[in-house]
Amino acid sequence: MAVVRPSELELQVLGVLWDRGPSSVRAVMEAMPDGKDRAYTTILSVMQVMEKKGLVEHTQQGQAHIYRPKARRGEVVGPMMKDLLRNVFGGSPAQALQCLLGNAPLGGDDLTEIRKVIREATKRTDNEGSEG
Amino acid sequence: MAVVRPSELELQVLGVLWDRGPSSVRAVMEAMPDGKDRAYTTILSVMQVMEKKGLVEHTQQGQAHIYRPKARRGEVVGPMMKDLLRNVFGGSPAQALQCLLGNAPLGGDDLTEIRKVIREATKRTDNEGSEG
DNA sequence: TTGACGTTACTAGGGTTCTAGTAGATACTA
DNA sequence: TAGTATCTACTAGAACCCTAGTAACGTCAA
Repeated sequence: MAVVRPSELELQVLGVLWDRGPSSVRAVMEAMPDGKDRAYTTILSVMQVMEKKGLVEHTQQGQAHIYRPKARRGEVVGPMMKDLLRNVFGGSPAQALQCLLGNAPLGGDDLTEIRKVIREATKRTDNEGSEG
Repeated sequence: MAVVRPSELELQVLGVLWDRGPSSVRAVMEAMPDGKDRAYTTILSVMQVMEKKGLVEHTQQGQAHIYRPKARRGEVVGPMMKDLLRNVFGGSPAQALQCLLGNAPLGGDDLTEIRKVIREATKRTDNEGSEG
């Protein structure tokens, strides 16, 4: 079963939940990464719709509802990345990376991290080459 | 002046125009990367809306209109990448890269290309570090 | 001249997204 | 008990997205 594609705003909500773990509506509202001012009920509505779509679920805690994501980051963002790659970069990961790095303020730690990711991807590719 | 954010479908159209250069409506329709079947007038409508938004422009050629993008790939996709990074990956480029590579079928050439991009990003970061 | 074909212009409708108000429930306080 | 504050449920509306039909125009062939 394919995971539902979230809208922009829904993605932001998921981003908050992935980063901070299970949260109340108010906590999500205050942590929205775009910093835009919205009514409490706006975020509430969005999250209720998300629950109907199966993107999040909630448990009661006192008065408030505590929401948690129902899918992992990769499950949701993976297909989006795939589409982006195909639709915008003609399927070239290098071109996508260039765009990504060109728009990210990179610290020294980031590059160390990135090199590690590349090394692991290299290993993976080598294995596929000999196994499959 | 910020470039208009295109919708999913508009982004696909732009992708075709960036890859193939100026194209007729029919050519775009046949090259849509998602391969979905749509009426000719559907693509036509989308492209007419895009022109109103300033995403593309056209010139006459015989009967047909030839459309070309009004913004470069980077100008449009850059801000999108920035948002994605901030909204979904908590601002971590390494995490984004991991997701990107995990969802791209990588050939040997790709990795060579990618390493080159990384080397250049490294240089850039080093310079920023010493220059301010 | 008529008909077929390909093109654009105009119009429309269903669905989704984002927004937020109002009402009602619950809990705490004076 | 009355008032305040916080929460959810429900409702609604404007804007946008995607879809495509219909009409009108130009071209070419019979």
